[in-house]
Amino acid sequence: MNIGDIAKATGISAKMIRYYEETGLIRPATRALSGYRVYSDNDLQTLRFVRRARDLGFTVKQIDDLLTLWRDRTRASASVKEIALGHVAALAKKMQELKEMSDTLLHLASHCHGDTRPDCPILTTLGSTEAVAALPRTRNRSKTRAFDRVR
Amino acid sequence: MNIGDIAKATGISAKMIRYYEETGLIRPATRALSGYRVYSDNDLQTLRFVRRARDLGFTVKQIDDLLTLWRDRTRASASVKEIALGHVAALAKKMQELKEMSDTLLHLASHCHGDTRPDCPILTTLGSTEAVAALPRTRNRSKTRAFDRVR
DNA sequence: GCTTGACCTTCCAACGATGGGAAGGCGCAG
DNA sequence: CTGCGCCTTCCCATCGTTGGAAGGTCAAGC
Repeated sequence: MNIGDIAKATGISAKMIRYYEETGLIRPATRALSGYRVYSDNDLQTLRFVRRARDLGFTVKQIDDLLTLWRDRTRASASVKEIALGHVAALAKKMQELKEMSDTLLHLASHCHGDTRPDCPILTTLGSTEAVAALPRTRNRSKTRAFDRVR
Repeated sequence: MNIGDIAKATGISAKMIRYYEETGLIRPATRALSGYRVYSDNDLQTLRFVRRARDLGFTVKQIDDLLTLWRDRTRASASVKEIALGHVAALAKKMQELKEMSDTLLHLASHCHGDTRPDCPILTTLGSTEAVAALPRTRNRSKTRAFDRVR
C-alpha cells in the first residue's frame, strides 16, 4: 500500500503520516525501488490506533506513550488506565474553564439590550478600570495559551 | 510608564505587548528619546481590555473586533452581543466535543482492571481492526486541530 | 566618572499539529 | 510517448506565546 491508500484507510492525511514518521511517532516506512513509502497491514493498524487516540484528544506525545504501552505486552494495565484517567481529568479541567468563560459571557450578555443603542455592559465591563468580580480570574495564566482558545 | 510597568499592571508579558503592537491589535506606543516605549493610562486601559477578553477565550481577531466596537461610540449594542453570543456557542460546541471524548475514555477505563495484569480494553479497543461504535466519529476532522487538544 | 545590574531594544527560532504549494520523479493507461 | 495521478522532498504559513542572543539605556552605588 502506498501512502495515499493508507491515508484514505485511516483518515489521516498523507502529510501528517509523513510528519508522524519524521517526528518518530511511527517507524519509517519501508521504501519501494521508486522511493515510494510502502505500508503493511501492521502499519495500518498502528495508524488506526493513532487516529483514534487523536480523536480522543490525546497529544502526539501521549499517543507516543500509549503506543509504547500498546506494543509492550508485559505492561500493567494500570499504566494505561493512569494515562487515560489523567487525560479525563485534563478534559474536565478544560471544560470547567470553558464553562466559566461561557457563564461570564452569558451574564454580561443578559444585561445587554442587543438593539441599536450603543451602550453595552459587555464592553464597559471589559474596559472598566476596576477589577471585575464576575470575570474569571485565570490564575494560571501561564498555562492557558493560544491553542486553548476556541475558534 | 515603560513596557515592564504595563506588563506588570496588566498581566500581559512585555513580549506579547510588543507582538500585539506589531500585529496591529494595539496602536504603536510613543517612544522616549532612548527608544523605549512609553505608555499612557489610556494604553493601560486598552491593554486591560485585551487581557480580560483574552481570559474569556476570545481570539486576537475577535478582540480586535471588540476593540473597534469599544472605541466606536455609535455602534449598536447588538453587534457586541452577537459576537459574545457567537463565542458562547463556540464554547458550548467545544465543551460538547470534550465531553464526548471524556465519556468514551471513562467508558473504556471502566472496563480496565487497572492492576498489574497486562490486558487492557482501552488499548485493545484503540488498536482493534474493527471500527468501534463507542468512539466519537469526528466527522469534521478538518476542523479539529492541534490547538484543540488538551494538554 | 565608572561599574553593575535591571531594564529596554530588535531579530530570530521554537513550540504543536496541520495545510498549502512548488519542483521534480514514478507508474500506468491510452 | 504523452498525460494524468500519484509520489517525493523542501519550504512557508498558521496561532499565540515563550525563549534567547546581541546590544543600548538608565539609575544607583562606589
